[in-house]
Amino acid sequence: MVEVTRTDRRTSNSRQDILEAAQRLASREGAGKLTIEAVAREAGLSKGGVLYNFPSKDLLLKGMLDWMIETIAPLIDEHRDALEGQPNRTLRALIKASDFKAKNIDPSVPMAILAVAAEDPELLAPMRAEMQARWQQVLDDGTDPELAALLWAAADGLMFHCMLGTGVFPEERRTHLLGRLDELATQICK
Amino acid sequence: MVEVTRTDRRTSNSRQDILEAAQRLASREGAGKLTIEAVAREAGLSKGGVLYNFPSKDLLLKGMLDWMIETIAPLIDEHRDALEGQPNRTLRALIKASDFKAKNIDPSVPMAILAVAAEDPELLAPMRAEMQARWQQVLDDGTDPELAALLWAAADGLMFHCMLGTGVFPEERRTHLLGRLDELATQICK
DNA sequence: GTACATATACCGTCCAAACGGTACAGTAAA
DNA sequence: TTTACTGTACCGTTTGGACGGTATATGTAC
Repeated sequence: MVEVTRTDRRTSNSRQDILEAAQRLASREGAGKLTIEAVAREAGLSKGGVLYNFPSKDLLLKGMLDWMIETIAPLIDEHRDALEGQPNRTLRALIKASDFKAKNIDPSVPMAILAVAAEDPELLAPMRAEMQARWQQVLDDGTDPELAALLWAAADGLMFHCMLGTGVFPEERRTHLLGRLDELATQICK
Repeated sequence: MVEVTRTDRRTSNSRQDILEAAQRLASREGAGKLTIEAVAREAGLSKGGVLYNFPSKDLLLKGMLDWMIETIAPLIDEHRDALEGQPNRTLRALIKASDFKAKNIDPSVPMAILAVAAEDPELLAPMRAEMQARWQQVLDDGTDPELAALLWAAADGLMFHCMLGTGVFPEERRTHLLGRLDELATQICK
């Protein structure tokens, strides 16, 4: 009797659909155009339907950010596990994980960051926490903290430029650039 | 005769005031809170006054972006000129110019990027053009294009994290990190 | 200098549309 | 019947923007 409802929620995955629709919309039209009605239209249901799953816009945005974290974190861990024993495994995992195309992840996923930042910058707190924890892992790998921070920043810079379409390199070559970044990360020594 | 008393109004450039108020607001409250009324309040005039100077919100945002470019471009050129004859002068100038604190430039200036992206990503076109032109200069300096792109991305990654407050390094050390980045840029060889 | 005309820079008010959110009736399945 | 959800109708507020008015500066003619 206790655990029944779980399966019901799984049968219809409206929550996922809504979150994905929101990402797509933010990525295509801009974070400012992300209204509840527009999300509903994009997800193929009514405004009431969206508000049933996410009782307020803030909760929808929080949901977007949480989902982004939950999507990316295991991806990072996976790469990190595969690099066990090798130097700078966490940093290298962060770099590898930011190549979304390689893992068939919607490239608009990290747009949640900009959408959330536009609505209320304080909602980014969970992401800050996640990044700090990850940074501790990077440090624990024993490396030059400054170089590591710079390489991480490079990966994120590429990601932001990819999101905004302001990159100076053609999009197709981002994977290759990340490969180069990975080489650098491998070579860092304390 | 006395022609100066009210001349303050004429002399004081409201356009600048409005643009600066908009940057401050976007930086403090988030890009989504950037409404014409709020900008007017922050700039100390009425909504009508803002709309007189910028006939539509899109034009205001375009104004913010243009002003950002006009503020930063000469700064880059200045650094670039100072590095004449040295390797990778353009890339190094880009890195140095992204340290706003050093030049007493309001750190909220690049928030225009996020504000514009939130309203309509296509408005970023002028920035894309500016960056492509700058990239050509970097290439003309004769360097490893991929490494150069990565170092530039690192500088921008630090900037974005600074804007969003999601950086993993304390803000005070950004200057130092940029110095380290400058060292790397100096060492790149073809 | 006075009178009048025009331009500039801005204010205050108003409005239709869009917004986030509520209320509730309905449905389909378990 | 309960649970999980959809869809419509609606409300109060906010939004971008239009518009007419106003104080001041400037130009021109007397």
